[in-house]
Amino acid sequence: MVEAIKTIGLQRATLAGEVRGEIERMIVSGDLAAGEKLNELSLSSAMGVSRGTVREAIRSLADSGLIDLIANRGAFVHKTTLAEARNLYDLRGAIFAMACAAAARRLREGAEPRLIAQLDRNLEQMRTAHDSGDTAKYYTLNIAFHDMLLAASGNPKAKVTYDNLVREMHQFRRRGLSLVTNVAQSIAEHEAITRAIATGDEEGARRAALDHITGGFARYVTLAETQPETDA
Amino acid sequence: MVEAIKTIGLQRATLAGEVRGEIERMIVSGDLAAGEKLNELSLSSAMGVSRGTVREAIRSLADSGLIDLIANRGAFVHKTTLAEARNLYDLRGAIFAMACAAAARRLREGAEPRLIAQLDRNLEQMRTAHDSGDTAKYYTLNIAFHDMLLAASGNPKAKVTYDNLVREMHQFRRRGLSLVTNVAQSIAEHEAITRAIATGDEEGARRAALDHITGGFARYVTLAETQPETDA
DNA sequence: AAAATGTTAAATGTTGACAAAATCATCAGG
DNA sequence: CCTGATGATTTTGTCAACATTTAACATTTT
Repeated sequence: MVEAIKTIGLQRATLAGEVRGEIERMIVSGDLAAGEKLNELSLSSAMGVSRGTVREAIRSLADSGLIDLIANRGAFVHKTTLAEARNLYDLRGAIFAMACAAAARRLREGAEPRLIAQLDRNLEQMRTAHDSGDTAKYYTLNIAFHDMLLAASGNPKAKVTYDNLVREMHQFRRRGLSLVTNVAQSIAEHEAITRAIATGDEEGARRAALDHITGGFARYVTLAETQPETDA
Repeated sequence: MVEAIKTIGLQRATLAGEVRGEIERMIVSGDLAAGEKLNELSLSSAMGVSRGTVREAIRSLADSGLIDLIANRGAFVHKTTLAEARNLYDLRGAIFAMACAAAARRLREGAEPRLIAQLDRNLEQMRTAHDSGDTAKYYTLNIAFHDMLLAASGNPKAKVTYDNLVREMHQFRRRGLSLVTNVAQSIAEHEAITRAIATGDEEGARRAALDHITGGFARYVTLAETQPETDA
């Protein structure tokens, strides 16, 4: 059982780190449902490690927002409400907009000479994926697009914070994913962001990025309301 | 020794929670210097708890950005560089701007009827503190002003994230604090933010808030460069 | 003398056991 | 049938001991 864990190999340094990665994966993938309780003993015996190690992994995961810790009661998979999701989107939009503005500034200062070429290449691949109806590919490219900009912002902390927020929205991700609403619209927005950055227009990039995120959420909510899911 | 800890009483639920709060306090106050190593055994004997409890406290603190964890080497107080501080300011500004825009929207929607009165009262007290040269009072009011807006945004997650960022800047805070650069300017910017929110102007509030934060950092850097400190 | 190697001390990683709290099942009383 | 007390069981909180890794020092070699 232990070997099985080792093969995953995300956080190889310590056992607790591996367990942390495994629990994280279980939550994001949905193996552990929202609201479900994390039993230290069950997890430890299932993974073949001691309870203390599982406990340490859970503690290190608590602050990420994926887990709620209640004293003397245990750890629970955080259940994200629609109101919270809206808040997460607002935050995510704010950070992404800041990153795009920073990327525009850095481009103007010559710090990211190959950025525009990379973004254009991503856009081209997106159009291809869209034309062939390859939603999985579009999904991957979409994440890559956002990651490139976060990286180009030169703000590692922003990327970590952004990734945490995105990870926390996994429940809605799993739902919204299947119903990719408007790929063409999304691509057009990506183009607007790219153009603003290419010209070094900080404010334009900020605005375009903000519109992209908040618009995306609005589109999702509209669809979620028309086709509600089983789990609240 | 244990009783002394209990009197602090921030996280009363569990021992590890108390220890966590105590360590956090030591870091922010500067009792534990930047870059310093956290020895589990020393801390546990000093606080009269077991090593495992200290270890759990450290782990739960690691993701907050205050502590760097290196496998098999230990925990170290994170040393924030000037470049990182700039990144933290950018992030903080983005979140604060988002919060102010959200506050303006919510005010327009009638969700925060008493907000403007509270902000105006804070501004009035600030002017008084400024006139009498009471910097300590100004500092408290300044934090309160920002907290009010984060609260009025209706986004608890934003407040948590914001507070984490602010806490991570404690090193620069201790320096910059003494040299409060331009209180009058700061008050004027607060007034601009308040006015924009009062009229329900989301974009104006966002812009004013952003200018306030980034401007504050620019002012600080200018001063920091002219009078460098002992610790890097 | 400087670099490489072997040895020892100290710190972290991990575990199992005990103590305290919460949950659950049972049952008396209304 | 419901309500609430009571004890058993489960689960979390805390601790002390063992295992492993790292860091420091002494020794050897060039």
